[in-house]
Parts: sequence; structure tokens; C-alpha cells
Amino acid sequence: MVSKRQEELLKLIVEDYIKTARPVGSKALCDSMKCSSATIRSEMNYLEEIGLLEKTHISSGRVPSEKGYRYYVDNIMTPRELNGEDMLKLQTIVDNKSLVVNDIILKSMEIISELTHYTTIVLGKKSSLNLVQKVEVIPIDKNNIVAIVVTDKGHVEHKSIYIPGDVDSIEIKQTVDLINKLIVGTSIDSVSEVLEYQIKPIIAQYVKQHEVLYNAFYTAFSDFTNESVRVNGRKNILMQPEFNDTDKIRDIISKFEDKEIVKNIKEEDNGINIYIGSENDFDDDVTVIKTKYTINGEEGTIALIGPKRMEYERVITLLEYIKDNIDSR
Amino acid sequence: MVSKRQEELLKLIVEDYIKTARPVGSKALCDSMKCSSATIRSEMNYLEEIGLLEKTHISSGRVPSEKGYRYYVDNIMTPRELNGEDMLKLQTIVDNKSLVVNDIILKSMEIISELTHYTTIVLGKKSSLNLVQKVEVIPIDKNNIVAIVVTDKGHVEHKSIYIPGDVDSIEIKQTVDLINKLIVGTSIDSVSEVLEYQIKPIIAQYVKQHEVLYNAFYTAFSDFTNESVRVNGRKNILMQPEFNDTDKIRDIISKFEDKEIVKNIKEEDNGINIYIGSENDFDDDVTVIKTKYTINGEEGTIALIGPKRMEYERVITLLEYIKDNIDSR
DNA sequence: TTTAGCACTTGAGAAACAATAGTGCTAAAA
DNA sequence: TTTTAGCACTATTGTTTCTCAAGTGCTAAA
Repeated sequence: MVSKRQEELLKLIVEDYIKTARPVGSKALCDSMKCSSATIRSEMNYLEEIGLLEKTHISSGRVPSEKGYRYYVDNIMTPRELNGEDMLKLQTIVDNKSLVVNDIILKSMEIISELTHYTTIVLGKKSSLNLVQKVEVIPIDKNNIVAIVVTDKGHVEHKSIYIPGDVDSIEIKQTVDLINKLIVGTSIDSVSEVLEYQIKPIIAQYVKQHEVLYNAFYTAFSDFTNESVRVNGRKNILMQPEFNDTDKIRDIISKFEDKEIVKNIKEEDNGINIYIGSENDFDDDVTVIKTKYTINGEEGTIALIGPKRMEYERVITLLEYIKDNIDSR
Repeated sequence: MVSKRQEELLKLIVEDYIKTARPVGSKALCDSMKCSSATIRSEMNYLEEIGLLEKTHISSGRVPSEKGYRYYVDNIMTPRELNGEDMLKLQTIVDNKSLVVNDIILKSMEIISELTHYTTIVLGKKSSLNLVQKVEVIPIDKNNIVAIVVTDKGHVEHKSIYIPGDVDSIEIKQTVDLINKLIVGTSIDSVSEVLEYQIKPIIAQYVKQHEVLYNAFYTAFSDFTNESVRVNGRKNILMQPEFNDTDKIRDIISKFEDKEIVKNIKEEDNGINIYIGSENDFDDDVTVIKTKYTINGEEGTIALIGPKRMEYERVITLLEYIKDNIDSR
């Protein structure tokens, strides 16, 4: 069991460590705890025994353990009001009615990265909820056309397609008409199947250059389902004292490049979730906070990556503010 | 004046240093130079006097100076044939006829970054050569429309536009018709002027919510002229031994984030240009190699950033290969 | 239960030292 | 005149040793 006083002590240690990044000694807390350093030491000892605190070496001050942060996040911290300055900066984005939600998310996370000095990620994915509403083809010149696909949710994707010189423009028109007839209303996830099993056999019969045309459209559509990744403020996390080591920095920058890893941060749960240290797949020295959003049939994840020694209360408040705003649109 | 033998010596030193990243001593070159270390030392001395070599400290081996690299690049190195493996990897991209040039550039530079372990940048800019060919509006629901703009060169830009609830859909239609009538054929750079000075006054007369509509379209079109930046392999440059220092790493990663700096690498000259150390605005410890491309009215810059100690011959050959391919399209 | 006092531990930084890799110079050899 | 061998000299790098400061754990008294 953890007493009230021990909780208070843990709170002070976590918050001091968040500020200073230095192990916290018993003397420094005498004032706040209104008791002697010896008393604090014995309480610290207990908190260490039950795994909430750690020492960096035998005679160092204490540092919160992963479990300690977890306890702090789950039981001690209380999300506050949005602080005035943070509020101000975000409001101008969030309240800008002429911005599309998608841009609001991108911009907001950019701002949050600046405000907090942590790294933020926006991971967007065109969801299968989107149904193809219209395919349009605009000829550019003899060998190039632009194909535009619009979904019922307002997503647009376009793709320039190179058509070798010996394809008849009438055949292109025919193919597009066919695509439009068969593909409208299909979920974007199944477009490639429809293309392969319904459209390919038909054009194979009456279009001479069917191979070429099929390939061109196939690559165009497969691009459509691509995920988008945006990382803001890579440098911020490097500035943290825990990354005062070239190898660690190299490691984390590599992780940001590795598309797989970044995509792995996709959140499935709907709340704001906190993954401390080994709880995330990213790096044992960081905390990742993520939440999922769904808007206009596009679903995605916004995430914030900072040191475990993170300003949890502030960050949570910021993310909640954004999330509420997105959801209420 | 630099004698034949001194040039040979400089070549050996540069190439050895490129490989090993360690100052080159006189003994190590006896074999290749077929003379004693003392002779080499006196030649090194001369090369140092005229500023082509440097010492890191009084009793260290020699390192090429900035001027030394410049001399090497201008007078000594000879671009080679593309090496087999490099060739193979690039060809599959470059020869893929169904890829658009733009994607070929992006992909190629990604590959080059992997092959060389340097960082590459692709900077694209929609050029004023593009004329608006068609504006299309697709209604999504009561409050959202998607506007699509296609240029004669095949560029497509789309933008979701939020329309407040109290705007009449007929008024939207009227506005779009007007835009289409007045804006087609305009260069994309002047679209915003046409919008402001020709279209705004007209809709102000007969469209009730003209302010709202105007603003929506204005922001949509202004996005159209945005530049795009793509950076590949940030981590690569960090792995170089010259970046064995946290502050240096932090500095260069910050530079990659700073949009201004990255945009500053835009190249105006048409050739393949080499900026060694202080010759570039990026960082004194790196060399930036850039070249401009223009394709379908879009102009841009491809750049490669590596240590000054760079495999110049190989890199130049690679970039020339890409450039030739783009230009001959 | 709390506190004062003290012995003890560790990391970080400074100083001292040796080993190494290289130079510059001089005088002899080619 | 050019090249080379030999030698004294000098930073750098890594290692060891030492001291200092910060903080702990334990014990005995309040």
C-alpha cells in the first residue's frame, strides 16, 4: 500500500525530475514535505522497495521508475486547465473555419510540437469507409492523362498516368467509362480487386493495348490507399538531456525514418493512451501518447513522443483539447 | 604551381581520407608513391603551404583542406562509369515506363540515398509555366465541396472547402462557373490576382455570402503554389564519423527541419554544382551537390548532402545519370 | 515515529603518466 | 639537386590515480 504521504513524495519527485532531469535527493524535499531528510530517506526506501523509484547508482538521488511514472499517471496527476498561452496559439488554428479538419490536425500537432518541445506525428490513412464517387480523366497531351478519383467522403486522389504512344484515345475513353460504370460505389479497399477481376477481363476482349492500360490504372489506384505520415519537431526530442549520446540520437532518428516503425504507432483504441518506456515499441527511453481519430471516413492517429520525464499533465490537456475539437466537428 | 607528382599525392590523400576518415601520414603512402616518407613529407609540406592540405594538430597526418577538395574536384577526379550494382538498382526505377517523371525523381533520389549513405533532397515547385486548364467542383455534402484544378501541364491540385451552412448551393455553382470562365488560361501565379480583382467584385454584387465564398476559394488556390520538400536518409549523414558529436548532430537535424534552410538549397544553375564546406549555406562540414530540373513546367532541385569527405566521383556519376534521364524525357 | 550524526559509496572531473603516430630538420647518399 | 635515413620533438589518446561533492543507510537518541 502507498500512504498519502508517500504519494505526495512520489509526486514531488516525479515533478522535480521532470523539470530538472537530475536524480532527486532527500534534502531538497525537506521544505515541501515539512520533515527531515532522514524521514524522507526512509519513505524513499519504501517506494524503492515496491518498485516506484530507482537509483542510478548506490549513492545517488532517486529517479522515478517506469512503474513510478505509471503510478503517477494513473493515480496522482490531475489534468489541468489549458494554460493561457497554449490556449491562445491553438485557438487561432482550431477556430479557423476555412481550414479543413485535416489541415487543422496537421497544424495543431505542429503547434503542439513547438509548444512542448516534443516530437509529434500525424498518421493518416484513407479508410475503407470511403466509397468511390467518381472517376474522371483529363487528357493532358498525346501520352499523358490525369486520373482523378473522388470519394463520397470528399477525398480526392489524382495520378498522372503515362500512356505509350500507340494507345488509341478512344480506347482510353472506353476504359474509363467502364471503370466509372463498375467502380462507383465500391469501397476504396476493394478497387484493385474490381479492377483485376471485373474490368481486366472485359477490356482484354476489345481493347488492343489492354495490358498497358490496365497496368497504368492499377498503379494509379494502388497509390490511392497509401498512408501518409507527418513528423514534426524531430529535433525537439534530441534536445532532451536523456539523448545526450550520439548513438542514442542516431537510433531514434533512424526510427523516425523507418516507415514501418512509424506506422506501428497506429492506435486502435479510442481514448488518449499513454505508453511509457518499454510499453511502447519505439524506444525504452521515451513515452508515446497516442489517440485515434476518425473524421469524414478517414481514420488516423495523432501521437506525441517525448522523454519518459514528460510534462504529462500539460500534454494530456493539450491532446484532449485537440481531440475534443476534432470529434465535435 | 602544382607538379604532376604533387597532384598524384593529393589524389592519394583525398581518396585515402574519403575511405578512412583518418588523417593520412607520410609512411602510408610510400608504396603507392614509390619513394620514402621523407620525400612525401616535403611534398606534403609544400601542398600545405599553398593551402591544399591541413594538419589537425602539429604532429598529425594531413587532411585535405576545403581548397584541397575543390582542387581535387576541379582538376583531379574523373567521373567514372556507373558501377554495376548502382546501375542495376537505378535502372529498374528509371526504366519503369508506367511511373510519372515526378515519381521517378523521388524514387531515384531515395535509392541514391540508400546506395551512397548520404542524405538526398528533392525540392519541387509548381512553376508559373503552368496555365489553369480546368476548375471543377464536386459537392460532397451540404457544407463541403472539393475543388479540383488541373493545369495544361498535367498538374492537379485539389482542396476540400468548408462552406458554412447558410450558403446557397446555386450561388456556389454560379461562382464556380465564373471562376472557370475567367481563370482558365491564367498562369497559376496570377490566379490569386484574377480572383481578387476580377472575380471578387462581380460576385460581391449578386452573391449574398460572397465574403465566405471568396475566402474559401482564395485559401484553396493559394495552397496550389506551395513548394514540396522531401528529405531522404537523414540518418545517413549522422552515421558519418564527422558527426560524432551530439551538438553537431542536433544542429544538422534542426537544419533539415527548418523549411527556410531547406528551401535555400534551390539551385538556379543548370549544371551539376558542387558546394564544398563554407561554399554552401548548410553546414561547413558538409558538401552539397545540386542540380536543377525542369519537367512539364514544374521546376525543382535535387540535392545530395554528405560529408566533405565524399565519394565525389561516384556521386557525380549517379546524379548525372539521373539528370540525363530526366532531361531526355 | 522522527531526527541528528556519521561512516560509506559512487560518479565526475582533474592531474599525471605512458604509448603512439606522426612531424620537421639535418646531414649524408645518390 | 634531389632523395633518404636518422633523430629529436610534440599533440593526442587512453589509463591510472586522486580528490571532491552529493547522497545514501544505519544507529542511537529525542
